[in-house]
Amino acid sequence: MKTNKSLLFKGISDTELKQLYNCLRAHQSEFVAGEEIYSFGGLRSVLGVVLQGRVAVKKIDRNGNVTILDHIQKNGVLSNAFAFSQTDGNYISASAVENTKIVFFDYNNVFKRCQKACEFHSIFVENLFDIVIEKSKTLSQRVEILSNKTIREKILSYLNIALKNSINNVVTLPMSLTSFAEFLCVDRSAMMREMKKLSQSGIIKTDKRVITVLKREYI
Amino acid sequence: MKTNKSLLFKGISDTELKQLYNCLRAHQSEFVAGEEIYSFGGLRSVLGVVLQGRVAVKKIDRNGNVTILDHIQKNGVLSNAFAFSQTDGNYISASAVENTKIVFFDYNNVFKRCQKACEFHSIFVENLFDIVIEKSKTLSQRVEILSNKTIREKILSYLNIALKNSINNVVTLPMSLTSFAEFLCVDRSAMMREMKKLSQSGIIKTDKRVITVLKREYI
DNA sequence: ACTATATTGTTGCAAAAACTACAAAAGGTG
DNA sequence: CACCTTTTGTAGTTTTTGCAACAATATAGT
Repeated sequence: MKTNKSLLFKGISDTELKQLYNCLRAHQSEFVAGEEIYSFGGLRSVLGVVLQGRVAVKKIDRNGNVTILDHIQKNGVLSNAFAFSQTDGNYISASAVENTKIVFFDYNNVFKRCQKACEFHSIFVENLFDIVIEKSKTLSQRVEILSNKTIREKILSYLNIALKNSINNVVTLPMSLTSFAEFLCVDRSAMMREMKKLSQSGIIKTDKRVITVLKREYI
Repeated sequence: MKTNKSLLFKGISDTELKQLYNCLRAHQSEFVAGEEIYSFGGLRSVLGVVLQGRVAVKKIDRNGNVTILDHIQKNGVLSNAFAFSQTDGNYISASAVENTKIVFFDYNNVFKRCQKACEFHSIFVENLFDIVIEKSKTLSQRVEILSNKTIREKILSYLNIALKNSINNVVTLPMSLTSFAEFLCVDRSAMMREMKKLSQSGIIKTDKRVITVLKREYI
């Protein structure tokens, strides 16, 4: 199994990894772009980690409106343990954005120490813990962005978070403007209008999905 | 130390707990209602678990508008590892809603196995893991609620989640209607108006903070 | 290179929400 | 009980947003 190492396996050698996969009853699946992650909705207590590619969790309502609930990158966690609840009128789908590799394990096996009491098992648990904490962090930021009442504030909140660990004042959106609107849970045209206003006020400068923040004190 | 046991210490005896507190360098703090959790914003890599009481994480913007970002109940986790980011214009505050006990530990000590290699240490890690997973779940639900564009949909989404594990069709809000509006990140008066409409349509029936869902197929 | 498809950019209009303000009811406290 | 504070309930007005529709680019596939 060749793959550039996931954070999940940091500090675990390839030999150990093979053993670990065995004692955790892990299985790896591959999905082509657009394919739905069937294992996600179905089974209980499944924990999946994206090794390669990207997964989008979307909500499609009665009227066909799409909202992006989550964007799971490499090393991201996928689990019905903290999944979105399917409502009657809405359909929630997890699907591969590009070709994606996911490793699934049964949540119950993660903490059961195997007979050999392999020491890398605890390293694995720590890594998994880090990933879940990271997921919480991302979700918290998402809530913070969505908690704003106006589109303008949502955009600025996003930019603010994106600039947190950045030296320059340039944010390149990791998605299309269409997807960005879905991510902010707002209408695309209304968002475009708001970005135009921000540009006209001289607070930002936009070129497609590259946003330069000119007046950082405003965000 | 007398306290009704937190999920965090499930399967760990009181004697073991004392030992664990020691090897994790844990310290417990108490806060009176309204008091701010000073340890929260300050230190790095702190992990806190609410043993008793409740904590509200609020965002106060330039104009003094309050939005509830998070509501941490008993067993909930408090951590700057996945905290909300403080923006220039906004002030983020974690404060005790009622008298609250919190146990803090250094995140770095959690995974370091103590010399005695106490077995309950791994039980503790598993418990902590469950709590963090639970937090992710709550945050995901929050995102799902906030992802709705209209107030009406936000309310219905909330009710839907609240009714998931319920036998009857009654939801009693665990907070005032004022706080509920802050939780949904909408204007209170607009929310009241929307609830009135829902009542008039015969979809729900309200009496203060007790909401009875009459037509479950609508939510 | 051509064609189909997705993305970006823009507008008018209708709908929804925020803001403001006020009154009534409920709850807590000395 | 009387007072103060919070919560609940309501309405008018303004602002923001969503919706629909369309044109102009850009991108990908054959």
